[in-house]
Amino acid sequence: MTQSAKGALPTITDVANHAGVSRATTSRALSNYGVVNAATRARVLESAAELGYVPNVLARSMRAGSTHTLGLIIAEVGLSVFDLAMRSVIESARLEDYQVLVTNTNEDLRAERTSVRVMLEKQVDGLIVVPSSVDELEFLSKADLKGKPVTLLDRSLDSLGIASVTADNLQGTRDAVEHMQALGHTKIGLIVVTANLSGETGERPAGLITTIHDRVEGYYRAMADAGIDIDPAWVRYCGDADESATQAVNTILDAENPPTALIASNANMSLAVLRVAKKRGLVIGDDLSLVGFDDAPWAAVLTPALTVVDLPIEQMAKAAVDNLLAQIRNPDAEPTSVVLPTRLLIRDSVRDLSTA
Amino acid sequence: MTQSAKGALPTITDVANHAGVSRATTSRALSNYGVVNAATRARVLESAAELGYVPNVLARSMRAGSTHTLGLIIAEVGLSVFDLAMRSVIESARLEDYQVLVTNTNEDLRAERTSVRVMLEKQVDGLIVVPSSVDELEFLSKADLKGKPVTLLDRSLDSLGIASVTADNLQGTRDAVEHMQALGHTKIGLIVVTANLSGETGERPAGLITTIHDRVEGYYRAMADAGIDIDPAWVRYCGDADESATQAVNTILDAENPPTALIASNANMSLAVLRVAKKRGLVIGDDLSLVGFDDAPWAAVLTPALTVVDLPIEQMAKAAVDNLLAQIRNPDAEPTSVVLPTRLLIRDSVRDLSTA
DNA sequence: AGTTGCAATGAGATCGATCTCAACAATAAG
DNA sequence: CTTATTGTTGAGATCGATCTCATTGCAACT
Repeated sequence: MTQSAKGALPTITDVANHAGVSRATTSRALSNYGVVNAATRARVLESAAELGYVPNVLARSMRAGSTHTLGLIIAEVGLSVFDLAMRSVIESARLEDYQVLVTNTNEDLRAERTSVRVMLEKQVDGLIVVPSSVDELEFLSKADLKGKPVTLLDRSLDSLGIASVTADNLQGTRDAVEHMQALGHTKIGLIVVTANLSGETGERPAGLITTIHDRVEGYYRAMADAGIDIDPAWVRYCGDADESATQAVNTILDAENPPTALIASNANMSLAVLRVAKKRGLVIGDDLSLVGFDDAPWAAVLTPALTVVDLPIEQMAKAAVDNLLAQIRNPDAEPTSVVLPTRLLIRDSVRDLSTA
Repeated sequence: MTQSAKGALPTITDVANHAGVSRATTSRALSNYGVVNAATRARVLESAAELGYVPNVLARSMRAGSTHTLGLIIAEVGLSVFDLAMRSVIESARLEDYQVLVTNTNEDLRAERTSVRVMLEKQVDGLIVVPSSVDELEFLSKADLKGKPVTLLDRSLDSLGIASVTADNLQGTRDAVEHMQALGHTKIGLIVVTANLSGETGERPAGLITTIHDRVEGYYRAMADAGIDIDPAWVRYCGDADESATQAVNTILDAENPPTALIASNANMSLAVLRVAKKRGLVIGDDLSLVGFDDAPWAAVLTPALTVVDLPIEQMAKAAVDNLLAQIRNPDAEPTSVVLPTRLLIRDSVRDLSTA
């Protein structure tokens, strides 16, 4: 039999036999490495084409010790930012000739762990991770990763010396607060999302992921810098379930001295504010001002169009891929952290109180 | 040296040496296949744990001829439906213990081709594809796929005998039209998106992807069944660029006898209608009625909330994975086509003309 | 004691490609 | 005519795990 079992893909041995040369020569001809007689090469290429030969990259990878595959683990899910991040990472990797093995784990820490393990077993060359929490990340330590490089996306974790790409959320919230202040607002509220919180609370929970932590921190600092005393009732923390968020917004609006403007710490929180406002008959940009995070495709279409702090997701994803590839190509280099600027997109959801 | 080169992952040979048994026995102990003495197994497991052994699935796959990896190729991009589809496929696969290698190709046919090739080279066990076009799909033929099974998602292609999972778009549009008619509308327009069209036109282009084709077809049939003569000016075809869509909506609204209600053939078209309406000062659900496709997270939050034909994306994705796995597990079975029902989510964007 | 049966293990082939090294032929140089 | 050089090729090892098959040791039975 010229070719192995029926239905099986032709191997390099089949091509070699068909062309009447050895496997070694065939390999040289196909991979364009080493010297091969021009006529021989032509014959081999012809045989390969005729048999419909498709190289088995698994075998090559095993020999080479590299798979040209990256692992992408996204813990949080259901937000357009992360969908976009996922796509952008895949696209950026493709342009560098890397494929991406993707897992999303919906904030299940155990799934996150096993995902890392599965990816290591599949011999990815490196990992891009958006973890659900900053605690208990020891499974991303050097030892547990068997030396494979990681880059965190939209999260940082300086303590472990892990590379990361984030946006400047601190400045982002600052911009939002200052924009509101410039339009005459002083009573500015903040609604903060945080995983694994079922209800809502005014207490700042420990272990906020860095992204959210920085947004909260930026708020407090900007308010302090402006000399505004924050009424504790203006700030609420809630889980990411719709009801939890809705309730938090209600609590804020029911306060004795409610804020005139709200900052929503992510797109889901913006939606929650919009939902509550709609239900209460409050007109955004008039009765209640709002600045959101993440420029989702619908933000500009709302009436009024939503002012948002936009994150450069695509650039972040590309930076993460570049960062990871840099680590892969130069394993001895120190992991680096990249922080990209956010951009305040001013639209119509913050009312100008100064002219009123 | 007990262990191979520094930095390299320990192999089964390392574990075998450490435990003082052969590779064969180690393999048996670790994979729980075949008989091994209980004490020996314990010793092997202990050694594996001590060395931090992570199996090299590449090697196993090469031997087994199966990688437990599916390929997902999504041509269209930038719509929340496909983001959700991507996530759902990954999630469904994970529950079946399969990983997913993802590519998105942004409607570039060449990229689509090379993606298929790359996935075959990486020895995926099967492919789920959302192609950008129904023409020129010969690269998805049995021969070109080397016998690997495929399932099309949100597209069908009965001519080639390829398995597929789609939604009942025909009935979906029908439901939309009938809903509008029930509320007194007869002048119903349709705005259709189609790839690689730069401007907009009233002519029905050839080679519409099945999804869109069925939506158009459903519209014509429902109108015919209701005995309504369609003014050609009510139907416009456009590309998926924002300007192209915007222009198409404008053309429809500028018609001599403009429709009172519009059906948008996908979420981007809905956004286009909303944009134009906003610019013209038309209030949706009052001056102009609208039904969209795909229940994006923002649809319900709009004022008025958008009535949409909802596709069961998550079920479709799961069905696609199931369908593909069925083909993988039973290669001789005939490829099947699955059609899932859509659901009309009635909200407030269609005005009731009958009471006016 | 001799034979059979069974449990436990190891030696070696195998998957498909790559890479090292040696072999060989043809040509050039001495 | 011999030796060195260059160009071209093939044999065989290798990557890491699995699987087949043969071997060993020990207990049980006649």
